[in-house]
This record gives sequence, C-alpha cells and structure tokens, in this order.
Amino acid sequence: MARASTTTDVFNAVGDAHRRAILDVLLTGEKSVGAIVGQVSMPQPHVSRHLRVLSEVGLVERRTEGRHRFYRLAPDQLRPLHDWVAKYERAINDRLDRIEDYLTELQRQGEDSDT
Amino acid sequence: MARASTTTDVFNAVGDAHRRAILDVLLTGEKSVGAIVGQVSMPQPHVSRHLRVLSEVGLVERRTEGRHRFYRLAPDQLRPLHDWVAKYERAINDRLDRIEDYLTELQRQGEDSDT
DNA sequence: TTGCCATATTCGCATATGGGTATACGTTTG
DNA sequence: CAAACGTATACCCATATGCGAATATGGCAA
Repeated sequence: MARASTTTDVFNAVGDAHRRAILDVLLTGEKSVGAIVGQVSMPQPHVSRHLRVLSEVGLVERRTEGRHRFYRLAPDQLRPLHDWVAKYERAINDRLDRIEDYLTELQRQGEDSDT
Repeated sequence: MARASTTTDVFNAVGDAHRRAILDVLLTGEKSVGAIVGQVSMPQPHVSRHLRVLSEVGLVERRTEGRHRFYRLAPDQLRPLHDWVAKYERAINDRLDRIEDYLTELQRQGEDSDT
C-alpha cells in the first residue's frame, strides 16, 4: 500500500499539477474534453484520464451531449480541502496575532508534550 | 517524470494522509519527534522521513535542542494551498449566488448546445 | 570511555502513478 | 452502410513513493 489512491483522496487528486491545470480551465466554465485539450499541454488521452480521476474524487461532473462530454467543476468535494486549509489558517493567524503568547506556549508544550 | 516530487510540491506533500496526521499533531504546538510518534500510528523512522519531506517543502521548521528535534508548523508554505482553494471558493460562491446566470453561461460555452 | 537515548538514514520490496501510443467505443454525417 | 469525429480505455515502461526493518549518527549520562 503506497499512498491513498488519487481516486480516493481529494488531496492526492489535486496533488497533480496537470490535474490542477485542468481544473483551472474548468474554472472558466463547463468545457468539452476537446476544449480542455486545447488549453492545456497534454494529449487527449491524458486529459481524459485525469478527468476521470477528478470525476471519481467528485471534483468534476460530466454531462454527455451527443458525442461530446462536457465537464464542469463540482466544488462540493473541494470542501475537505477548504476546511483543512482553514484549520491551519486559524492556527497561523492566532500565532501571528500573539507571538509572545505563542512562544510561551511553546515552552510549555515542548516540556511536557504529552496529554 | 511521474508526478511532481513530494519534496517540491506542497500539494503533493500534503497529499499523504500520514503527513497530514503529523501536521495535525503539530497544530497543537511544537513537538519533538518522539512526541509526534506517540500521537500518530507510525514507526519513528517513518515520522522522521515524513517530517523531512514536510520540512523540505517548507511546511514545518526544525529546532534542535540537545538530542531532541522539535518540529513546528511553518505556515508560510500553506499559502499556495490556501490561495488555490480560495480561487475555487470564489468560483463556487459566484455560482451558487446566481445559478440561472450560470446555466445561461453554460449554454453559451457549450456552443452547439442545441438539443 | 562505555552505554543509552533520540532521531536520521539506508536498503529492498511492492505498488501505483503518470507518460506515451494505439485502439476501441459511441455518435453523427454523407 | 461506411467514414469521420470525440472521447475513453488498454497496454507497456520508467519512476518514485511509501512501507518495513536494520542500522548509523549525535548527544547525554554514569
């Protein structure tokens, strides 16, 4: 078992720069695979596969129309990411706000870091 | 070239659940490796290596004290993640705010959407 | 100095990933 | 019906990752 499959883990799915590139394109709105391929530097098969991954993680939705497949952002799954980052943002802000308090706390936690 | 190295890409570094677990522990404050090992279910060598990755990406900072190594969150590199998510958050909100507008736009972008 | 503690590094292994290319599948068109 | 188009899938390869275990390194204590 290596790492959580890109198919399972949103974090991991977003970990790939190419996938992020595709998402960026979709940021503009719904796009057909061909349209996406036109905007990113990837062969069509790769785009398709990445779209599949994104789809399985729930970051994009697909709509079929004739022989076209339109992909659209499905931001719901972005939530975990957002929440995760937010959690740290809070911690960061707290620290920046009162550095001295933080340093003091560091002392404590460094000493008896158990709990 | 497979995927951006976990050492280079913050997204990828955070893509590993174990690494996230470690970060979560550090959320409480600075911790020694041993302390971290005590909180997560990983052998010490793994924790050390993950800490190294996190360190190389700039998500954590290290402080040496005697034979102890204290790791602490270095939230600066969290910025890219935050910004990235924020970008999509905006898009999401925009869409939720005016669904009809969005649908209309979909029509346009779909170009030959003439069912 | 010897021995012990805390942490880091190394080696081998199994796995999954991403890349590239060829090709299959479904739909529309002539 | 055949041909063309749009997209998805299959296959093979190189790579890097994470895991596991053993061990090396550095510091402290007796």
